[in-house]
Amino acid sequence: METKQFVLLDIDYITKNRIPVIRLFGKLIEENGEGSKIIALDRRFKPYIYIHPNNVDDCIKELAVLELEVEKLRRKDNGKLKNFLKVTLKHPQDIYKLRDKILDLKSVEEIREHDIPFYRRYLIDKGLFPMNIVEVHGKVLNFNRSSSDGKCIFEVHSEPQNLGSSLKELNMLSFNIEACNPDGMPKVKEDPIIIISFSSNQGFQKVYTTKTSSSDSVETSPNEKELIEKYVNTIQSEDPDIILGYNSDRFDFPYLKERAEKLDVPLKLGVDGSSLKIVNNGRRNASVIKGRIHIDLYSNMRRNLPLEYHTLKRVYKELFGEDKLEIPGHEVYNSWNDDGERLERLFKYSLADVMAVTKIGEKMLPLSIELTRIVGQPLFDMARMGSGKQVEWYLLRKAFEYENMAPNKFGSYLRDVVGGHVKEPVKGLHTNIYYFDFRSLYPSIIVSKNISPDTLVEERIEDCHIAPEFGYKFRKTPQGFIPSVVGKLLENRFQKKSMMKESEDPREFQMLNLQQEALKRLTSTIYGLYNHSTFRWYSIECSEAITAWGRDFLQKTMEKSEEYGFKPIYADTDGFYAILEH
DNA sequence: AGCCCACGGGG
DNA sequence: GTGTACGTGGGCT
Repeated sequence: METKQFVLLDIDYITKNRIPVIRLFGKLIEENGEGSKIIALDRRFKPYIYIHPNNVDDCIKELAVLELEVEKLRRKDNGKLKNFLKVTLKHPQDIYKLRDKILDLKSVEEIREHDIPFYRRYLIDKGLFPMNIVEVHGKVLNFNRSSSDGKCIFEVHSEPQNLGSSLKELNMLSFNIEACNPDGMPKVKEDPIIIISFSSNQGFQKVYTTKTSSSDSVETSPNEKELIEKYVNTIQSEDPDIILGYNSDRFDFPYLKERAEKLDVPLKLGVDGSSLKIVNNGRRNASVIKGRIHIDLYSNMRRNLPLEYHTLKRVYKELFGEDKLEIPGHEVYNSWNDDGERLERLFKYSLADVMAVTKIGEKMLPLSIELTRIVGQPLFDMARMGSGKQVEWYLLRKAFEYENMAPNKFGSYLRDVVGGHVKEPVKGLHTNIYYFDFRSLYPSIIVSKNISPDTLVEERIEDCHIAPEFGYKFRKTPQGFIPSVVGKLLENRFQKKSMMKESEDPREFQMLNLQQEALKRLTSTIYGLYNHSTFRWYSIECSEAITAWGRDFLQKTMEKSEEYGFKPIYADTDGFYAILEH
């Protein structure tokens, strides 16, 4: 048995001899092979679903006919302990074949947790967190240390362990392609790729093109085919952990892929030697490179920078306060056909773009990485999820930890909730205005009023919180699932903040600040989700109760503020504005 | 007012 | 891939 420690970058599964094999993609951190990649294979994890039977024994008999492995267990479901059957399958795909068959059985009430992708289930059940250090024991199948892309293929023989955060810097490589057309956006069927530029956080910078240049950082390939081969070689030799682009899910990678196909260049970019894959990720495309984390910063910017628009230029200006060298799209074609000063400027522009991407990545990714370490889903996925989904995956992990059965997904119709309290603004130009923000108080309301789908009761019981206006009743004890998670998040954040006050090491301070920021995001997202029908713990009652208590507090706080000399001039759901009278 | 659809961003 | 999902603003009815 050998032991390997690595930063867990990504995870997926493949099928070998009809058996699912989990693949953990990592970057080794121990002395031998430090920095090189590892693919750890785990063949021992099996897919499963839960069945909620109306009669356990009948159900076991009925399932025996299907020759499935069945285990009895008890889980909390909506506040009550119930009997469940855990059915283990041979392959994740069996779910499709069996879901309906199982549902048809007379003894089966419903199927639970049947839509959790296999690799996510693995991360949750094994307590593993991507972007953390993971330790595995087992056997090296193949380790080519001498080759430049030396990577280790490893067979996992015992439970992998999560060892916590790594301070190791990851190798991030940004790229950017240029193509042009006299009449607007380049057309992939007609217009070749003319420039590909790279920039990494390790100081690597390069512009590859099919023309010649006087600049040192520009390298010429004789034709587009060899330019693309250069691209592939660069990715393999730089061996990045993270690949960054700007709108690369929608532009650079699809374009590159189609051009490469046309010219018959295999885009072998993956750590396992696999080609670039473009997959459907929800509504949009996502470009997948196995073993590396491709992040399209454009989506990150749209989500995290509240700007009127999100061009690279605008985002760069916002984050760094300076203008990036810019060539308007319609001038690219003429610049490319210039051969002199303007062509050199085009190379500079391409490099400026890709360097901007690296800088934005260095600034914005640490928070996403911190969220990944808390939520425990792959960074690739996290970068493509909204904050609501991130919270949901966090809750699914917590549900597993607390032995709570996760609710099934709800239908997808939306209902309107009564809005917040609005006080018409006092007309006039006000100065010396104070804003009282309540958003951060909603999580406290969830905890203090124990607002959760599993604490909501029909009849009035002795020990309950009653929501203003609606009269919804929530048990005071035991603590509900959502309040317990929110409570721990708040507590955890409070801890980080007090540690920040003690901290004297600026690096540690920075880490703590990121962690508390990530925790804040998760907590402040939760209350709004009660109102989303796509949320597994969706509850109109919880949603209305929170805002009702919020209005109540808002009203009372406004009254209270007047005792201190404030005069509220405008209020909405989340807070109010007041002027301080002297 | 409410519904449907297209857009964002990349060159 | 144990799929399936974003927010918004404009035009139209």
